[in-house]
Amino acid sequence: MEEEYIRYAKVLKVLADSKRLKIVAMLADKELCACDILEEFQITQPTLSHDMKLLCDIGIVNVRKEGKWSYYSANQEMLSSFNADIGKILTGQSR
Amino acid sequence: MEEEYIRYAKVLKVLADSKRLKIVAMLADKELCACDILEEFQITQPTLSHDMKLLCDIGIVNVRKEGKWSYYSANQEMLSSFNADIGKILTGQSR
DNA sequence: CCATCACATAGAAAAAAGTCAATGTATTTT
DNA sequence: AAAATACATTGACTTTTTTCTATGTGATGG
Repeated sequence: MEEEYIRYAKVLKVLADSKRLKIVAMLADKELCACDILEEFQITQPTLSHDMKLLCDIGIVNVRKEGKWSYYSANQEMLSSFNADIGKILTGQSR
Repeated sequence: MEEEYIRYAKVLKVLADSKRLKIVAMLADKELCACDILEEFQITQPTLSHDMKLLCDIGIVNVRKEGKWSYYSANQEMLSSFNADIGKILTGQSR
């Protein structure tokens, strides 16, 4: 389907950034608040906030607000299903 | 490794476009010349040429020149190894 | 040869993405 | 209650990406 490629491309576009990719890896095994993530990068807080929004918007990262903190975690189901889908395209099993 | 994320992000950036993604899928099972690919899209020839260069530069597509034609094919090994690598990151098996 | 075909390259314009300083909003701490 | 903390939002600026027109190059066909 044509629409599929557009949908996948949108997710890939968000993942196509070294720090966002690293963030996904960081969240793979544990939940982290924004301030923890921020420490790992040489970026300002608004930049991270923007990046986290992108990751959440495409559904591969979840947020949980607690007090003044935002805890982020990986959406495992989304990530593995996306991984499977993209794998089919790349290895020629999409048909 | 930090460099890994940069490398993967570069590949993802090239794949993060619906038409390039579709092109990879089209090349998965057969070799095609540029003119064949062009017919499938509403883009000009220079645009396709540019896209094919991006795909070749990151090594996931190969070119074979024959007379005035350029035949493109998927670099299966590259694609599957990249797919494996990115899969580890997305599903939290990168460590 | 001369025209045509397949493709690449150059340069320009427009759109999108990345990043920051400034500021706003809750919440928590003191 | 005042100050501080954690994060989001806004608006501006810069950089990157996308796509085009125009043109170049080499191979092919009449």
